[in-house]
Amino acid sequence: MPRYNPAEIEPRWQRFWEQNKTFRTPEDTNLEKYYVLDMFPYPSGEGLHVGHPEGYTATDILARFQRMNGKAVLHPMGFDAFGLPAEEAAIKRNVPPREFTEKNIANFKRQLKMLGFSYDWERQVSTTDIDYVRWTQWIFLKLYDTWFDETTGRGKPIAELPIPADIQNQGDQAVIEYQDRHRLAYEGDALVNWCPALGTVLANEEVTDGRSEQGHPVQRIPLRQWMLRITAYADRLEKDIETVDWPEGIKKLQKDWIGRSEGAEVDFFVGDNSAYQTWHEIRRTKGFPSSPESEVLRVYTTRPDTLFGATYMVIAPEHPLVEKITTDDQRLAVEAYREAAASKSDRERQEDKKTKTGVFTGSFAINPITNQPIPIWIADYVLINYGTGAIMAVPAHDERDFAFAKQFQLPILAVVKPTSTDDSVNWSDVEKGLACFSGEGIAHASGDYTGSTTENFKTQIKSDLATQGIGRAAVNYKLRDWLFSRQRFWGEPFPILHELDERGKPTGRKRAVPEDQLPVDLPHLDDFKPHGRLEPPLAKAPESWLFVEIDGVRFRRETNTMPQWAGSCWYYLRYIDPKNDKALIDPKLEKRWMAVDLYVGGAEHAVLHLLYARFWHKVLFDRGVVSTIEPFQRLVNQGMILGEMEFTGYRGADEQWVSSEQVIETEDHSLVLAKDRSPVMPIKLEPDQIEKVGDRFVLKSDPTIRIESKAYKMSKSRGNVVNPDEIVTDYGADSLRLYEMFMGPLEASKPWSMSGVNGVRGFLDRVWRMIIDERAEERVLNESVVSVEPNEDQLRVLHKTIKAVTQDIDTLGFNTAIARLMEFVNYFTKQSQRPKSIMETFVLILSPLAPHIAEELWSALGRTESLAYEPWPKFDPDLTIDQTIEIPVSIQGKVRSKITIARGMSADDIEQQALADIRIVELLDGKTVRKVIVVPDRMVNIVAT
RNA sequence: GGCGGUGUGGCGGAAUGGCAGACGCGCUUGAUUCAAAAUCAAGUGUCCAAUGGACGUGGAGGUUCGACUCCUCUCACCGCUACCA
Repeated sequence: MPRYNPAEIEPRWQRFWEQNKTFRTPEDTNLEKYYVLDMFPYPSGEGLHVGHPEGYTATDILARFQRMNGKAVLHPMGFDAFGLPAEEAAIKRNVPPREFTEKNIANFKRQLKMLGFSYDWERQVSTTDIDYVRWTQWIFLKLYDTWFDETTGRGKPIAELPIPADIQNQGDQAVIEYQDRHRLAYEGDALVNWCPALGTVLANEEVTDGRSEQGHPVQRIPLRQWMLRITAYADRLEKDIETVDWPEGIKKLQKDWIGRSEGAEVDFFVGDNSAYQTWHEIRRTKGFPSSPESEVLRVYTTRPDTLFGATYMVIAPEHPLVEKITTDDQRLAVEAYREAAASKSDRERQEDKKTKTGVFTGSFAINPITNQPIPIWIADYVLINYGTGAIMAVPAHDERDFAFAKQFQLPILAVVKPTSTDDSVNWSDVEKGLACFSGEGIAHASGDYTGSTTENFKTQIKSDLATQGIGRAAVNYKLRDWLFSRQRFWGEPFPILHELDERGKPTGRKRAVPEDQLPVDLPHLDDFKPHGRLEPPLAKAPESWLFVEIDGVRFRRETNTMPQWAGSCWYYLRYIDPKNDKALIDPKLEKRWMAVDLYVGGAEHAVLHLLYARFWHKVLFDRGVVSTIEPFQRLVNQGMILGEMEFTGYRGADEQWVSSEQVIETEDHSLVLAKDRSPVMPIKLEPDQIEKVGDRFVLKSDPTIRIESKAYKMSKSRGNVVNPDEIVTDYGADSLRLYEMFMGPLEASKPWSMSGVNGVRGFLDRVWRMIIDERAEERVLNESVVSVEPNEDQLRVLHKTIKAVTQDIDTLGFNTAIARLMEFVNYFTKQSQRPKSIMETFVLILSPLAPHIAEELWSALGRTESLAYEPWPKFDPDLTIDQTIEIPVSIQGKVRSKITIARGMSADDIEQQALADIRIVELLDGKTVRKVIVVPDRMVNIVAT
């Protein structure tokens, strides 16, 4: 075996690791633990993408590095296998989703093994495994059995929910309904995002711009749905994020998504003045009720200090009071508006934010602080599911209200004056109603409050409103409860039964499937396709599945299924105790391994998966299943890998080249010339047709024609997808691993380059030839590799390399670690004597990055065991520091000469030596030295005039 | 519109406020070869009157003895998000 041949070496070592169970998780509890986790993949039919191995290689390097540092490493892998895309693909191919999914998992697993990742495969979990589904359903039942106690901020068993006396008096049914209203998993009528094309409802988080992730339009319809009360945990989700080591950007995204705001709720009476007076009097004595009377509109505002400027009100078209307050002469217009709003998709509603629409209801409410009647409008710019679904409009100080007031000629009253230092807006324009000022400032025309700062005003009025019983301080969140049911087949069935009466009609009562009857498996269905109606496919299940009898009572199973997120919310726990059939996880093992020390995955999961998982984890914490408040201690997002850089030129209809800055993209994604909108054709160009002039690329044959150069996202349609199988076949797994790490910083997005892969393969070839005799028939050492004592230079190179590589791996700086290994090889291939001991140490520090070639060389150097548990080499600090060093001498900050000094030389000595340097003496001739700055061991700077 | 990120040679990228461009790709020249590939050696930011010098980290200012690095403003690209009162 003369030449480096990864095709032979790599499968052989993969087999060795598997047969010797090299990467089985150690049970020795004396070792320090290290839990390093990848975001598990969704096993698509396409197979692994080159983006996947980026994060996986990073975590694998850490896992191997920590094993060599003597830690007990838990490094598992699994599959997020439920979900819409698999089901869609299965329908298209007409195979059952489970069969399709299992085939994909097998393929993914083959590809992952081919890359030599050191996963403990005995711990593999798939969210679709029936053993796994059992515990996902078990957690759902925990959510169902939990209510959130606001006073302690904790989730508690529903049996501990205090039942108010008035409910108790209404009987059992009332108590059941009361409990159901407080569960973390509850059924509610929600305006849902119904996607006709997919035949399912989607979560708010799965809808962007009124479209599904696949781009299908989404409508809003009311439907009875399972919801999870994540909003109860909003406060803790927001606060506890400060305790974890995550990128600041991701923390901010989560905080913004939770969207906590502080403000006040204020009640506006709808009716005539005398009724208002009476109401006001009652409120003064009785205080602010938990829900308003039927003739009262409750609003939420973050700017109670602008109450004097509230000149009208707006309620959402779906607001329950619309019917009641609409006057007869406005009824037709209001009804028409409501219908139009309901049939509009979210996308249409948002299409033109600047143009506001709305209709007057005919009614007036009384501003409780000015006692003036103000008109009530309905408009779709007020959302029913935020705050109270109603606002007080302050057009002088809110951009949206301002636009609306302008549109419908409503009065604008300025009540906040910018401070004298604030020149963001012209006050006289604001006063005249010509401009809107949304900042903070000084109260104006606000009764006794005039002159207060916004901050003081807010505090004062909150307490004044509370005293009068017409308002109170309130906190709101943008976060909504999590819509948790899907009208699809390929997901976990809900372990919930709906009670039926003798005629087979639902009674409205439900019960949980008893724990010992879990899991509820999916039934076999010949036809699992969605049919476009709201009824889920599981409704077509055989009666034997659909109907259950317990203690003589008949039940119908819940036929919705859980969303894909369910399984990924807790998989990191199951890896710790994957075979446990008595419990979700053994508490002793949970304490041993949690939290995850390093979690690596794509930033696209910044809010959804990571927020949902944290929510479940907190519920499990409250219910005593886990001991940690946060699951993922440290999070790192790997960047996106883009396709190879592409050069694109454009040709017009007349076949003439067009410069790229004249080309624009239209709304329907076609390319046209900016000046006359005539179509142009993109032409892919080769690098040799292009040159760079200044900061732009132009056509070599015509430098006036500018060319676009860009790396695009990999996509099937663009045809720039790189397949890991091909890279492994052509270059080897170690080359792929090394290249992905060498491309640049882990967290940056960067373009693929095939010649770059070839480059790192060249490095591995050089590593091989440094140690192995390439011309021999058998695998023998290169004749330069000899058992001699290394000389000092060689030792210095070695120890500097160990130091740099150790630190770089520790800080995930893999690209620079590889650069240091390359420098080592460049040095030692020039050495005619390569001490064997040094070669051995080198192989060890190479091994986390390129494990197959490292094992092979380790064995060639005469070792019989795997190097996976060899101690990580230590460096001698003395050998990493040179005793004589060359430092620059600059004049006026510009380097003019270099001097060689002994390390640690005093500043005075260095200064003398610098000023004595021939070149410096020459340059200083005729000048006066004003100042000399000496940084010992680094540099000298002379200031002279 | 809002938030976040990134701008350094032909390309990917390196640089605790202290020699800008480590390392790799590409390219040039040479050795080897019948030839090519591979390998090895030397070189490779731009410009100029070349053993030297000027300029140079998107742009404009600033702080500093000294700025890719810190501050202010600005431009471009990428990603996420979008009427949240």
